Amino acid sequence: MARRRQAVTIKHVAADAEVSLQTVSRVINNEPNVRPSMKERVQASIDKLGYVPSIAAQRMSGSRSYLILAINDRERTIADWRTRQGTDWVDQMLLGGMLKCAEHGYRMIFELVDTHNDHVERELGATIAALQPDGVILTPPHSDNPLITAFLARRKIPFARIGSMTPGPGIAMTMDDEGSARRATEHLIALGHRRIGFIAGSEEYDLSNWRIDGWREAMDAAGLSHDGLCTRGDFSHESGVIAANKLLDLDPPPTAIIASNDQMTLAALDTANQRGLKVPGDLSLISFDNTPVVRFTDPKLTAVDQPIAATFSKAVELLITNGDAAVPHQPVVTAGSLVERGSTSPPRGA
Amino acid sequence: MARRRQAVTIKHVAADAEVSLQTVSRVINNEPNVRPSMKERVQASIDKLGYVPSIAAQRMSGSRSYLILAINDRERTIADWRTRQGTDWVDQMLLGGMLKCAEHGYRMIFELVDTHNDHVERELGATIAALQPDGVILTPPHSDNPLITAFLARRKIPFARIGSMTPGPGIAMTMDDEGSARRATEHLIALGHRRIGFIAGSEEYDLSNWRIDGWREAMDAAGLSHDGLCTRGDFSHESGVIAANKLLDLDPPPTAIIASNDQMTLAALDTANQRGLKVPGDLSLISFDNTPVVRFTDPKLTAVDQPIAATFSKAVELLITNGDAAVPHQPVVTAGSLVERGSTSPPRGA
DNA sequence: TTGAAAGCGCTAACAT
DNA sequence: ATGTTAGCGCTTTCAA
Repeated sequence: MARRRQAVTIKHVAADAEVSLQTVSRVINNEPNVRPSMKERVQASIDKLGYVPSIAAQRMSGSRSYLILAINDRERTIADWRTRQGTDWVDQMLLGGMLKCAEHGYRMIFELVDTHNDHVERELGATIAALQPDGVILTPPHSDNPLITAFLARRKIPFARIGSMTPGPGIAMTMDDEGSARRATEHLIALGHRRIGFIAGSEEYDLSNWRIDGWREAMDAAGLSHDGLCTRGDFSHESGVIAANKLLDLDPPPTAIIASNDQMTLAALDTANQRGLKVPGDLSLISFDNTPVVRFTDPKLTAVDQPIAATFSKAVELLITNGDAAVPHQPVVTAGSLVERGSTSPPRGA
Repeated sequence: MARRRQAVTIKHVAADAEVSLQTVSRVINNEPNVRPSMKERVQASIDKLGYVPSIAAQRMSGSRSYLILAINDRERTIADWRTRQGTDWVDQMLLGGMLKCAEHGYRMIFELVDTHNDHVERELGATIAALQPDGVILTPPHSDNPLITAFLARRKIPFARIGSMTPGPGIAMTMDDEGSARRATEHLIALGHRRIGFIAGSEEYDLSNWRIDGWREAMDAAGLSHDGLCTRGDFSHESGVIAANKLLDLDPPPTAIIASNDQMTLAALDTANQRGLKVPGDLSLISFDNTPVVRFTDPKLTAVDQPIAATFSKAVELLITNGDAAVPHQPVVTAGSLVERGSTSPPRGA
């Protein structure tokens, strides 16, 4: 491996502009105490030579690394990739996060970390030590892992916790799961549904319970019973089939079901079809996530769209600009929206 | 922004183990000339202190950066993300690339570059200067952009060109587009089809033409005419509709169509449905890419699976290990496979 | 407003 | 087999 050096360094620029290294550094970093004429001269040399500072060198001398690290759950992410279920969480994360980073001259780098590991701290510590990011974005289920949050707090690394409302260090951010579930439920109630089932997600994720809360609130507000109408899955298709069967075995069965992600909703759709139930005629369905596949089913699914890109964009923004300012103490919420498609209609006879 | 330093450095380890920096460095890098007992002692201190070398510092002192840079087309990638068509190219790339990188203690960084920009060189140069990657992976349409390949060659940065067969610097890698198209065509011929239409992709991608070649070879080998049976789209749904209509207006129309990606195949499916044609009864369809959505259509699409993850995995492997060894001069090919689903059957009356 | 000097954490090159 | 020295490219002191 050939020893590789920077093609054009700050020294070349300094020599070309006939100034000191320090002056060039000041121009690069937009620091005060540089006369406009000087600044112009240096900038001209920079442009002429096509100089770009080395992140490594910048980092070495104690400044920022211009790196934002996004952490996802290893097991889950790899499983999603392997099975190709069409989950585009990572893509939406990149869309929001990378582009916002780029706007600020930052880079987003993305790592998989195993939460169910006793060595999370060590694993994360290694990544942090190697990369020295200026900020970290945690996603569920890491967002509420005390091992991780405490570690980052101790190291004084700014971080955002996506899908977390817990007070504590770091910026808590949510997509208003409770509100989305409430609005989805209200939508069904407005269509005339009285018995609305809910398939919750895995307890490992706090947002699973927030969604139940939203559904329950809407049911309560409308004076509807929710006895036995909530059942729990684990976000897998398989668990969705079990949950849907359980709900449809009820007497009377629900006329509508909200499921906490697309896989489980697709499972409910399959189950309904197998039982000879027409969607939406006999059963209305609302999904969570709005991944691409929900537009390719028959009927297309009405779904809660999660503002993943917007949330990551906001997270990056806060991490980068909040160096000085105070961290918001209330959770930062970016609300989702309900996308109406073909899987919802008034119930039979309404 | 607080001045952040490495928590535990090579110095701490050296002090703890009571050896010189250099010895620690040797242990880290698995270099020779360290007695096993010494190595053990140092390793114990490393583990005890939880030391992890800083990439920035390693890079600074002239060694590797342990970074592999993957480049995708900015416009296309962002459009895919925004429209949420279900393309999981990026995910599969990450699956293959990141995991293989991790195996070797490397990291994959992923950037968007605008090919249609006169300043590609500058844009890429900036990224390279900032990151100093040990290797670069190019994807279409960058893989054959002479501005880019020449730049990397000049800078002596090892790189792989995915979807390229052109001789020249860098490692050419393909997914055997020609063979896949040939096999897909042969499959249809074996089913009894004689008139098989082909919807090609944009000319900007060399692989579009390789796929045409494969189709044509199979048609020729079976003694079938391909006059007028090949039309070109640009990978968009819209262009697929136009192309499908053009083919189905033929007299006699084809009994089967192969389209060069999933979007165009879905367009062909829509078009067939609109014309009252049953798939696969009246028209068989084979798709390229095998993204998640093809399993959610009715019928599910028979598709050519592109070994994206495997190809990136291989690319990373070659880039990391080929520091010394010679770069393969033949294109490295990883063949795709045909996944049979419900959109293919013998033609009516066969 | 500008410049000079010191050092960040690590490795290559050169001792020993 | 181990240690010492001199940077890598940049920013942070501190001085002028």
